[in-house]
Amino acid sequence: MQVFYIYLFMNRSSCPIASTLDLIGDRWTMVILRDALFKNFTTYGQFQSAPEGISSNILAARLKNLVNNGIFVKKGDEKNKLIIHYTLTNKGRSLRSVILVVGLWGNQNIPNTDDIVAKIEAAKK
Amino acid sequence: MQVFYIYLFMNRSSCPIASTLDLIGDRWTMVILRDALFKNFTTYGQFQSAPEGISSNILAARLKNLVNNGIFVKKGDEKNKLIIHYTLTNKGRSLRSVILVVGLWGNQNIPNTDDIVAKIEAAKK
DNA sequence: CTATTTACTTGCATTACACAAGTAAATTTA
DNA sequence: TAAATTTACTTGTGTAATGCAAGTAAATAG
Repeated sequence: MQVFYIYLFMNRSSCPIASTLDLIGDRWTMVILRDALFKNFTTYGQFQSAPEGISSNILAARLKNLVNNGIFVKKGDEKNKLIIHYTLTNKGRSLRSVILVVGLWGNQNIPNTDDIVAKIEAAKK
Repeated sequence: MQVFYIYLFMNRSSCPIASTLDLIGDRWTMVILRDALFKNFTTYGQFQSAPEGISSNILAARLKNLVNNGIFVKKGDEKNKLIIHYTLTNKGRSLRSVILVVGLWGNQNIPNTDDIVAKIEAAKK
């Protein structure tokens, strides 16, 4: 007997806000996206090095999810076969505006947070 | 012996994105904020009537959290003492831009979601 | 004065997450 | 070329968050 698996993404409702949160609204996904979008991180090791300290099983699960939902694509490194690059798709890159306003709100409303605009500029170099 | 309780909000890091998500980045908070911001909901019963179906204990916990963090203020109804209004503070209203981009992203990237701009216009009337 | 409404709380099952350790394959080092 | 290290994970176990159903207390409506 052959068994097939279907990846099923179920939204809570037809609301675009709730549906987006079903995709990225957990404790870690947007932190991973921050690193991909603003720090140009691509590897498992890089994502794990974030100061927030995501645990390895959760990171693996989130990356799998983001690949399944077309935010990342998995690519092997050209030189080193051990290294896998999680690179953003166009859909993934379109999340930049979302993560950015979240950061700007934090800057203006949560004391002692790092200046996000300065950090982005620094990361470009 | 007298016991004091201190409400302690601990950020994962000094990152404004991660810190904002510590505050509103769970499964339900932004859904509640959507209803407060775009549907002008204020009462427990209204929030519970959302199509996503938040359970009552979670709703109570989230509302308490949002009050503790200065997003809502609790006010008794003038006429009916049973009714409590959770009204947005200035800080709470400033989250409008955040929830809005989340919704716009959903509109553009998740199929079969309701048009958020149309919904907002409809709610104004 | 009984029924209903409103804003919750309580108890228990399930799911998600945290923490520590382990694994396999590729690569670097001695 | 054998041993150590790197990289991307997985596995196991405990704890915390969430989901679901039911219950409660005070105020109001009929």
